[in-house]
Amino acid sequence: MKKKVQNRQAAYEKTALQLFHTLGYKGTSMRKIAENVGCDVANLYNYFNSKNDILKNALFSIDVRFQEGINEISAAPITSKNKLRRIIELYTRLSKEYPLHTSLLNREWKHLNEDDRTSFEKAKSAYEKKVIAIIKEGMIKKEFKAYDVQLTAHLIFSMLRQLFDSKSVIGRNVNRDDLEKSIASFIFSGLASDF
Amino acid sequence: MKKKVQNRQAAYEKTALQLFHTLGYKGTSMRKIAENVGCDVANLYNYFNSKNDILKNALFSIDVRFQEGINEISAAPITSKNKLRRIIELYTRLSKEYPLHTSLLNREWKHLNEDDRTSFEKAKSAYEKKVIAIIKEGMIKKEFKAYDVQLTAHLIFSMLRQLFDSKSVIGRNVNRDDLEKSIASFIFSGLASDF
DNA sequence: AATTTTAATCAACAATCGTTGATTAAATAT
DNA sequence: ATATTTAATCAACGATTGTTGATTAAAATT
Repeated sequence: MKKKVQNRQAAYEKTALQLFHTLGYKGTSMRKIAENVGCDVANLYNYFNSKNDILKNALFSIDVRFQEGINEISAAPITSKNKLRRIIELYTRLSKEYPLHTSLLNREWKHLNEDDRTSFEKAKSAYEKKVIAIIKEGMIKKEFKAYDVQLTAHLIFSMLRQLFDSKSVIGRNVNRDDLEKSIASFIFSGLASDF
Repeated sequence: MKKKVQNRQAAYEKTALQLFHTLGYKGTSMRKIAENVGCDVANLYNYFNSKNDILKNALFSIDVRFQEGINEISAAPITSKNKLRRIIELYTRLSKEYPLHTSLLNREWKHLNEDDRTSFEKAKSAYEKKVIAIIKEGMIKKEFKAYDVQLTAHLIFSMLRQLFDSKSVIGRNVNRDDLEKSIASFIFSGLASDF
């Protein structure tokens, strides 16, 4: 019965991530996780090596998906505008499918132990450079307006990184395609009415 | 020598808030604060009632400024677009002047003790309703495009609430007026080039 | 049915947490 | 100079933290 065991491990992890999301990593104790899954604390250590490992696994597994996404987008022979469209699609999709994982990417990675944090920061930095390169590329090609690149990237990151806790994104009956188009329209055309 | 004492208290608070910003509230111990200011742990309790109080004071003092700001803006006899402009100005100004305080508004308020958290949530909710009302008003008056209100508010909040940790905002020689105009232009007109 | 592997429980460890009371040093006021 | 308030130190408290080892129960494999 390998299946059930994996299910249980997955269920325990999900409970942990939900608590991380609600209380923060530092605000979540192993005892509180155990309490929520209905078992003894020590039993958790049959499933996870450490509290740090729970965070680490969740962080790196979602990070890999973002990396794969951005690498594919960067290499695609499409306009900068379409690249940004696909970045929006990437965030919307992953935020909807893995909200609890995505949530950790914003702040909780700081609580990784030193080695893990160092390698995470490296990947994070490389990832951000690729997104910024696309924005810069779009400005050079005059597809985008000539804003300050750092500011523009910061504003876009700010929006995309918070999608995971928007009911408009997480909600069950939200049409992802409509949602992506709305966000893209907002980012490309802005809020002001045309007349 | 009341002055020096206040200075010292202010310095201790600043150190605490810097640690809150870097390590998070839960990741910051009173002993770490003491270590960073160069005194014994117990001495901190001559200046602050509790760790929770440091967080509480910082949160409510910045929150009041946002409340006063939004109340004034809401009541002003100006267009919705100009109201939103002034909201942008509010965030830019307070994020630049009080980045460490503003930082706490996003996530750390969750660690307030129950009573303080309840009253904070109440104020937060009332505040958000006022911003949303302005966005809705702008849509009704056709000053803004007819996006989903909740989504629009979420995107705008996401951007404005992260301004505090942008070097484009915090940096010493950043012209705040130019910055506000860039952000307003981005929000109103979007990123896409016009031709 | 016997054996091995997996899952769960119990008790306890060393470390760290926020906080307090007693006490001494320094600064201020009388 | 003396008295009083403020600032800082020391030691310690009870609680909570992540984690471990020993042990028992359950499940899977042989």
